[in-house]
Amino acid sequence: MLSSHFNPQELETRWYQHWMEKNYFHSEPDEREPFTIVIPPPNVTGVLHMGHMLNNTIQDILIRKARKEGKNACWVPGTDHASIATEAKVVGMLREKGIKKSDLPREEFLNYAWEWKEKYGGIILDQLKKLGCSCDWERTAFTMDPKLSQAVIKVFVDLHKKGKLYRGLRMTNWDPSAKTVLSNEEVIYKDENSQLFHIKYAFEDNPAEGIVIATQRPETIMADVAIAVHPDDERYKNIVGKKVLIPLIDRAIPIIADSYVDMEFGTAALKITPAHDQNDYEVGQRHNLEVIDILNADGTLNEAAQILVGEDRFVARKKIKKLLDEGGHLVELENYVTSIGTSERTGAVVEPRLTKQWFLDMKDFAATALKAVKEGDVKFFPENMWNMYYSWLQEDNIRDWCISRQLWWGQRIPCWYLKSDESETPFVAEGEKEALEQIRAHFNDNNIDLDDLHQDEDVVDTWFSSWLWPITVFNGFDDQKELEYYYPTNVLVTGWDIMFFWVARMIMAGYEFAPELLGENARGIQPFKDVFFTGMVRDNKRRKMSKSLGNSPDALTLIDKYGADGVRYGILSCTSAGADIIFDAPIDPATGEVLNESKLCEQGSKFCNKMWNALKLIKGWKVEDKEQGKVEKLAIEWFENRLQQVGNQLEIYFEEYRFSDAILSLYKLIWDDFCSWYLEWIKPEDGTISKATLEATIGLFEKQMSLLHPFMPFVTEEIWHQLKDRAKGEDVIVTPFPEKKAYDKNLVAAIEKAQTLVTKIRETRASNQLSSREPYPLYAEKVAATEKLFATDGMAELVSKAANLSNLEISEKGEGIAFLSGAEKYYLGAEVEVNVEEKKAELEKEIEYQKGFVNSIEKKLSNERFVSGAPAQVVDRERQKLADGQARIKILEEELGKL
RNA sequence: GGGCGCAUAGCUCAGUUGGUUCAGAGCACCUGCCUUACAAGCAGGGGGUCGGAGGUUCGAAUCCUUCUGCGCCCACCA
Repeated sequence: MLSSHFNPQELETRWYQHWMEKNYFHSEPDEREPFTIVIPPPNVTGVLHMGHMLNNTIQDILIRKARKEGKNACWVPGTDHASIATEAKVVGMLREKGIKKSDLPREEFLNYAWEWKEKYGGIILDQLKKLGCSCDWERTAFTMDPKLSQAVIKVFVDLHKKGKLYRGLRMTNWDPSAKTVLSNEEVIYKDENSQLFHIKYAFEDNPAEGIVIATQRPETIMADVAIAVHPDDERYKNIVGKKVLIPLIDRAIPIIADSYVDMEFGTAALKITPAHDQNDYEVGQRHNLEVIDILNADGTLNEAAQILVGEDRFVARKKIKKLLDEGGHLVELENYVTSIGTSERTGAVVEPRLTKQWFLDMKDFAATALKAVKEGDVKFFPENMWNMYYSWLQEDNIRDWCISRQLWWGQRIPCWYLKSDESETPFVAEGEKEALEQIRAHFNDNNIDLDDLHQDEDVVDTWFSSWLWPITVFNGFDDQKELEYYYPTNVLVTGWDIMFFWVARMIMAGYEFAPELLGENARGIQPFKDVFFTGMVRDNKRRKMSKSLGNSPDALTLIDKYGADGVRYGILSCTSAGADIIFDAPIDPATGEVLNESKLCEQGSKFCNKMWNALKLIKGWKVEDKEQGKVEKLAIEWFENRLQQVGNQLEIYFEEYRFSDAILSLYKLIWDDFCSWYLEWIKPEDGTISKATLEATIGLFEKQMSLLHPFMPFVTEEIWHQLKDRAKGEDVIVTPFPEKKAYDKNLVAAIEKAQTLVTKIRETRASNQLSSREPYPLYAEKVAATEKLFATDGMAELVSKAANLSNLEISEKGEGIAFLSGAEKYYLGAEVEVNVEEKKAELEKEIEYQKGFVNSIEKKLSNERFVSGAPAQVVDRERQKLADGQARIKILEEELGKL
């Protein structure tokens, strides 16, 4: 006995377990064609959010489809160690315990971090299981697994050997919260309301006079080493070379001339602070100026500042404002909107800082990555993502990748230095022993010991390990057997926001290492053939859904409420490639909190319920030894063809990654065509049905479940099994799709015509307040189109059943309520009181409209350039439309005449 | 400052080389139905001069120009 409502929770667990037991998700290389996807590894500390739901649902659809097509489908799951984010969390956790990171040795800190990872690391993967993701869990990888880390080290050494990695002192982006350097891509610029401080610096030799500069950062004046003006600036020409005193600390600095200064901006005089600004640093280099760094790693002022020592930079700004004002140095305050760099991970305002870091030379990499997409070896969906890609990678824009991070959680840089070597000559090697050899050889001293060396304290950027992901998950750097089979992967599904962080860099790594690893055995060297970029999931106010904004519904609560299939449906139906996704999750106006509700997911769960009820209907029928009726025969034939049509269309949607169109077409097929039309047609009065019809219906239902399975795996598997007894292993997850073949367009069109007629009859009933339960006769006017329609065996019965007719007759004339379906006239044989005036007005209005319609077509057809210029097909269509229109007018006028 | 994209029904969006059923879908709304699978449902309905203006064409939501309003990416101007 089936429950009255579809109940997803229990069966989702049951089916997932069943699939796992059958090992359907696991893949081993064999003779079949592989279909590979590597998951964009979520942060190990992360929890499932709407963005994950979206791209993992899509990946699951693709992988399930491939599996059903008989390919060797392999979806590799895993997580990313996310150094900054994870380290920040562990530091926070320790702080709560009263432990400072700086008090811990590296080893001990890492033990805590691993403990943390073991405890929370698997959460997001378990959540993916709830969503139904059919990942090969035996292959679950982690970017800090020993083999993956080993590969990072190898790659580091290799790139160093090739001369693509170098260490240097550069102006870098410093995150004072995480206390590490960041790559350019990790800096997010935001507009902020700020103030421009106009500050007067007095001349050393004439303290009464001075020069006014403009700055946003008054707290850095103690690090000033010069004032710069434009060499052509007449206002300042005669004071270049003079010295001025820095306010408050009275250190003398020169006025210099440099064409970098913009004569139009501010006061056209610029303070030069090489330690705390990229441009100032460059100016300083040109003029051989000193670098005075007044900031500590955590953003507080150091001794060099002389005043406000120990204060945070933003506190210092407030305080120095007061000091400058009191000292009479502050001339003006101007409101100003400025773009300010913040850390992608911690949100802290990034500080330009001069540090020694490791960089990867990007020139060749960028060119290769650009070419791969340009030449179509890697295809982007949607195509226009190329623009963004290009703008970042083009030669004069790309900058070297800063890959070192001042963190502990991650792969430690395989570089050793001789402790006594003040110039810090780096020795890059896979291990300390190899490094020792190099160092002994270099310094020509065999007495040097391991104790005399020290390893670089830093780790590499997380992305320097994840850029190898499509290779390392198959242990490609150790043993190429699996790589040969699975690489290149078929498609990457990810958000465009990590195009630079990850997508571009994976392409670079693929082209750099796959040829070396695979040689002639490579089926391709690109890491993936297609990239499907999903949009960002936003709320109904178009804000990006994020944990910090609190505007994202809780993924698991949604799954609890609507079922995994319902949520999958909901998220898919608002997905279009590349475009942002407005996921409507209403917000409680009273509390401002997001309600874990979604209309679209609700629609998805109702859809499940609908299918469930169709199942109940079919299962309630008893087979009786009786002949199959005409209606059933025709309905079955029609639905087979209609199903074929949708199946073919689905194939096109898949090729173009149009998931919302795909699921909507299945929704309509099942709800409208199958439930509303087909089942109503074959539904018996007495609950008994012929064997042939029941079997055909089950077969049709099966096929629909098969087509829908990749999108909504649980409900389809359940119904598939409820429909009939299955042999062991006969699960829809591994059942091939229905065969693709041509369908009968004429039959589909004919039924559509019949459906239009049925709707017209219902409409006529409704507008005349006639009960839908009362059978009435229908008279069809004898015209060619009508005769043709009803020549199909069973068509009259089909229409009669759907429209509840007592009789359907084609005759020269009929009586009752006249109406039009297409250009054909029908009469519904019912007596109604007719309001003549109303009816007249209605007809006149309709005639007028039809005449306008006919006029416009006549005009078109009398235009010779149209008749000669347009394709014959189009002209024929217009002629048909004209004839239909004229026929309609004739009928309407006859009706009018009768009144 | 450079570049990309979007604007179609109250809302979210389709509309694939200009031409059938080109002005559509879902939700929302209105009307009538507790018809034995489903009220988480059934049957029907109203609603848009396709952002504005010009142009190309026999024909424009679709191509071009321009304006307006949004969104995004990139870029070292205090």
